[in-house]
Amino acid sequence: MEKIKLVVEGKELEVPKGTTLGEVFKELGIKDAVGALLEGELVDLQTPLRRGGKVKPLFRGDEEALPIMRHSLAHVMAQALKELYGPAKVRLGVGPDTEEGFFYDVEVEGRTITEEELKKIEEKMREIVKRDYPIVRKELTREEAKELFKKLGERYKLELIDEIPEGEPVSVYEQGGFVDLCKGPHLPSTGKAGAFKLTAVSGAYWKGDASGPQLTRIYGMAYWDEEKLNERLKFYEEVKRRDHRRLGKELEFFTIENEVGPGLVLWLPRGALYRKVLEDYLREEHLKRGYQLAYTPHVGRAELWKRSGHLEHYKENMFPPMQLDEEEYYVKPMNCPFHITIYKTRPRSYRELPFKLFELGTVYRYELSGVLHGLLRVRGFTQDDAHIVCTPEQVNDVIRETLEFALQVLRDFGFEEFKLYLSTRPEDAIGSDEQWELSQKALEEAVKASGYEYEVDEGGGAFYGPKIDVKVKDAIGRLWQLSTIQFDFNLPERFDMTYVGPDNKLHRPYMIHRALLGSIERFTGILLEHHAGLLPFWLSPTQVAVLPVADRHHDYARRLAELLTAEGFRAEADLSGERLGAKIRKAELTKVPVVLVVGDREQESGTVSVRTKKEGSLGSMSLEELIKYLNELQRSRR
RNA sequence: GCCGGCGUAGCUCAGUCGGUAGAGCGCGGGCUUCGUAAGCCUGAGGUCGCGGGUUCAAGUCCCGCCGCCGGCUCCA
Repeated sequence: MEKIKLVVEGKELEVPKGTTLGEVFKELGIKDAVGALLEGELVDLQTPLRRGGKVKPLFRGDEEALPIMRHSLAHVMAQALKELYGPAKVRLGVGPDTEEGFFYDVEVEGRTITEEELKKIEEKMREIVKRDYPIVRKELTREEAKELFKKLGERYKLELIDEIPEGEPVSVYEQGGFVDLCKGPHLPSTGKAGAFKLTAVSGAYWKGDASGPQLTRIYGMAYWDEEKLNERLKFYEEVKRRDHRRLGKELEFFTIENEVGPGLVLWLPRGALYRKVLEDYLREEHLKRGYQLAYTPHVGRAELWKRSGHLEHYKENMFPPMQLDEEEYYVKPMNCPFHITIYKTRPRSYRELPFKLFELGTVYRYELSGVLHGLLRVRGFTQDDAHIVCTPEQVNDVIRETLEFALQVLRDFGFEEFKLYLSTRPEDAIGSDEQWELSQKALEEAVKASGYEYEVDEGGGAFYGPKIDVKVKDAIGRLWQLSTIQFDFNLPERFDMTYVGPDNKLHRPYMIHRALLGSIERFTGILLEHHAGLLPFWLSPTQVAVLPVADRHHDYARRLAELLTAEGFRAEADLSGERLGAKIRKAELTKVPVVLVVGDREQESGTVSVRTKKEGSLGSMSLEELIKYLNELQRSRR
């Protein structure tokens, strides 16, 4: 009998090949293990060992064992469904563990599962957990397995069996009479499961194929203990609380109306004021860095989009054409062809490179109706778009400067944590080796110089060039992709872009697309969620609310608001007849960062009583102190 | 686009078994002049998403469409 060597908790031992870890642990007196890491790979206790190595037993509560437990819960759920709806009526698809729990794709004959039923299913699951069925692994031959699942009417499982590579064992796990095709790993018994909750149902295509059958996906969340589960559930409540669609309504920032069209955003006055501040800032920052501004139309001739290649590669994302004077026109999905046309209005010398053109360009893209989502996924949006045309020699500096610019802008909006992604040459790429090498090197150097964590997505670039993506981490730990810096070797060719070099000859320039915030709409959604609606002082539509205590203080309040407006702040006096408490409540709910209360005391002494949304009451200040304080808030962008 | 859920006043929502539409907030008017998160009274406001059907009668039941929400798929 072949032997294999194991090292368990420092102890070395030899066992016959095919022994299970369950047997090994029993021998060693290791109790209550739910799984193990064998050379770093997650394994269960019931699978015969085929190789030796270092073994780390895992117990309930171990982070590393979560996938085992979640996967087993998926089986428990499948069993619960079979018990509830009848074994012959329930056909199983796949049921893996996920980041937070598990799901199972199922088909229940003659009915659809609704959210209301989740409780019932959950109860049945708890029952099965309580019954503490041992989970037994069996290896079958392909034929045996096929016969078994044919008998069970599990046609999806039959398909899966066919996909198991030759030479790999076909295994099933059985618990309390319920058998499922599965390669594991699984808990020793159902009773070892942790805390869980079924959270949602949705449709999911079998094998992700939209033309194939659609199954019902039932989601569950699972952690070892109730506390952690509740913490995660709370997190989702927090996500809900920060939902920009709710905040956007409350703060009167934007609306999306059926009558106007799905995915088309109307900016309300308060949102428009915020957006004006943001746009002014962007234009300023671009001008400071040598960008030039442009405005381009919303539509262009089909000819243009043909030349750019959009009609060839991007048509399904474009609004359908419109006919005008015998010509077809398309609404623009991107700004590049216009910017390139601007570049080409006259011959360009190497002396004016890098040529950097910036536009807050509004583009329209056809998005499937099902993916539209508040401001985060829309059909019409404004990009903070720029195209940089430069010589090969300038590529390094340009990229480094652009990445620094992007990060500085994101920091100004209150983001502090970034993760960079470098995507390199894919299989079917255009462009020369030289172009790819030069570009990728520039991107990599810039990413390294930034000092932030980065990942390389080998082969993940577009066919026309490599890129850097910047993701930000928001206040509750979610990652959002914002900035993109993308080389394009395609359009300079298609549009025959050139510049005259020092040698008096024509050369092909490098071109880079880049957006810092991406889309103003999407960015606003993310920003609102990041700050939970409480925008930094410099971005708030109303920065200061002046609240008179009684009617006799109205004049003083009005004069104060005028004074602050003259100082460049966005200030409003609340002259409604409400009581102070109600006015404060209103200011709080609309998330005005600074509130000034003025009554007899303040009016007499020419002061204000300051209350901020973030820090509460700051006591009274003279007007000089107040303006100094506000200027500091403005300057620090806090 | 697909699956499931949902659509009632500006907003959040209630509306039983099919019997003719309601609350709170907000908005208008009046009173109150008030010191750090809701003062009191009063009024206006609805083609119950749209269209069709069943019925003596439809917010309620059925069908189609539109939109929203959660996913799936898509995102050169």
